[in-house]
Amino acid sequence: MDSKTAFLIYSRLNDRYPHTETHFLHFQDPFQCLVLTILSAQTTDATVNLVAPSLFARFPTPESLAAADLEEVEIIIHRTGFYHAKARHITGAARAIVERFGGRVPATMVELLTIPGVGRKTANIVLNHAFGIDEGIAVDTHVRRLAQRIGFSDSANPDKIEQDMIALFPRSHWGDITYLLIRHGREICPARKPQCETCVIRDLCRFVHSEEKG
DNA sequence: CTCCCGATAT
DNA sequence: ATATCAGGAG
Repeated sequence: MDSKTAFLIYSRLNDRYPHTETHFLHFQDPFQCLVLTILSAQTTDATVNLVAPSLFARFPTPESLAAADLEEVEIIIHRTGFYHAKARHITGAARAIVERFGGRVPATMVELLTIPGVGRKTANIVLNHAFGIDEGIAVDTHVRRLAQRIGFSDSANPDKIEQDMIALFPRSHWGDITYLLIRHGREICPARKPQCETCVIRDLCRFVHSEEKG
């Protein structure tokens, strides 16, 4: 894969999915973005958006969530799955933000990675989505699957895929390509039964070529 | 590597 | 019934 092909793929997806950023998590500040992104692990954003209003009505600030009763949090976020671990993650994250970052979500990768429940994927999402900072590329299960199918990377390792894609796209596209690939992955290119017949990057995709050849 | 874990599509 | 979903911790 060369950067010209990568740019062509970006352009096609960008034309196909306008205003993609409005299709995801509903948050009002970096704190809410961080909490909802932690909750979105292995969970659709629609489910996360469902619990967000009651969660933030009850715990509107890092201070209130840091002092929250674990069981009360578990009940509110129950539908997002992994609720026991996630309740500990978001209350722990709130505590870290209050105790170590003055009540403000930090805006650097190294600081975000010290927060409970935050890995590279979550950190990249928060940096880009809440702060508009393109420090890396968030590689979730959709991005990983599409990067391998399309041919952005030959690796199955998310960190390696991120490095390969960073080399392939200009920094100004790092945030957008993530959302475009996630939306394309959901609507056209899921793990099972990808709809290659209606895919706008069909002619540029390694996966289609290998399928056609057998 | 396993575990966490409910909701949804197939 | 089974796979998968905007992953991360132990």
